Amino acid sequence: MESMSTEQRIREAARKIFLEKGLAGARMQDIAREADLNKSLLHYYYETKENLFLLIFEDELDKFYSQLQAILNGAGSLTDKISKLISAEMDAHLACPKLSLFILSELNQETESCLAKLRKCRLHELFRNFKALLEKEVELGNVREVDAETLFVNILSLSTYPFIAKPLVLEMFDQNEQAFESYIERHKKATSKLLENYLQPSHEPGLKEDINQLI
Amino acid sequence: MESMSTEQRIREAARKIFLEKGLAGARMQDIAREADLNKSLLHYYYETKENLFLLIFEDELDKFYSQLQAILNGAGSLTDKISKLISAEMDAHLACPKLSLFILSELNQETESCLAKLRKCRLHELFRNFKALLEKEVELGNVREVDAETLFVNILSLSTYPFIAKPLVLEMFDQNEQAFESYIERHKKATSKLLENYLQPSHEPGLKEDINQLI
DNA sequence: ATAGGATTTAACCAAGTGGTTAAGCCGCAA
DNA sequence: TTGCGGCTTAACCACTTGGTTAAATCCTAT
Repeated sequence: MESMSTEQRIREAARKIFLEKGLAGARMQDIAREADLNKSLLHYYYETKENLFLLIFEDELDKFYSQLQAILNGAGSLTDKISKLISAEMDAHLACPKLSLFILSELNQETESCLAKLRKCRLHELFRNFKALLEKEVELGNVREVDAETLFVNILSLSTYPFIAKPLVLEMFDQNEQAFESYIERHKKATSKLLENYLQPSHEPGLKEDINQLI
Repeated sequence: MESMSTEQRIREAARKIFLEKGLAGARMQDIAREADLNKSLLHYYYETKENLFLLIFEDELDKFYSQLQAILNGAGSLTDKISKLISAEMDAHLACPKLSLFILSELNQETESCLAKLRKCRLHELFRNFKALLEKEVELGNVREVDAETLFVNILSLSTYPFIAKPLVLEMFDQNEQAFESYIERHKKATSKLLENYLQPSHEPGLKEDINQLI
């Protein structure tokens, strides 16, 4: 903690407070207290609240989507990549459960500055990559023909929602922090299987085996 | 508009503003303007901001989860109910896309007052109903053996996330309002199929038909 | 006509907010 | 030792916010 530069300490503190309370709910005073320094120094380094916020927002947005990008551009089959995506996303969320809700909440305010940061992520390209990958696999017959848009959103849904809805999940299943983590582990496996199952071309592989057994 | 009682007008206005900006971001002045009356009258009817907010919050929470309850307690097979759940939830979200994000954002603040309202929804019972239903169908062999917790959360995920992430979806697929709605229609069908597929007991039904064709 | 509740106006308050300023302290390098 | 940049302190400012008050007006049922 004390080893960090002041700039870094401020950013960490701001990150924590903004993720907890959002832009509107966060107080500069809280950030100063969290970073264990005073308001004056905050403004000395990062002039305004908006300024500091946009820095954090862009950072988190980037961190999150560049991870997706990396996995999609990496090696492996489509189904491998999807499993990896889910696993990586859920691990990221386990480490920082408030991340997604933070990003989506602020995006929902539809302030031009946030939307601009979003555009810089080139999600459009990211999805185009995914779609190309999917279509290739469909052509090869490795994967059933499915709607790329829906599939991609569903991958994000399944790996993101449990964290966005964490208080709800805790209440619904009467869980504590520990039970939640073990739930997430189950969820990870079940979700991979759900999508794998969905992508299986017809039921032929299973069918052939069963027929062999019958004969 | 003008036909509504003042109380009602205030509640509608408050609902709109709170859903847009959340508790921290909403201003009493904005609510007054939206309801086309003055701040004094706001406080005359609903003493404090917190007060008004909790009323709205409870209302929306209730409306949303009582709908789920009704479908689960209604007639039909499990798979029917799941399709109905998805369809109903997504229709509700189409009519009011900010609802889920609003509820989840405020729950995430973990203020005791919001959590208390959540507890009143008896989600625990709602889930118990669902689990009992599922287990009965599994016993009858109509449905594959799956984890109830995961399935339930996934149903919520798939029908909720596209709206929570609407700005992201719009950006990713380069859509406008109209394209989004048509996307949602596709999403609705694909999601129903995804879950139906997942719940199918092994691949036996399909298998039998295919074997009949082979013989 | 009039009494009583609904509504408006406008002034006001205290607390909190983001942000500024300036004087001074501290540690370190020249 | 001196000087300088990082840092603190504390006072301060303008503005916003939730909330109050009191007088004035409007509407309507009796």
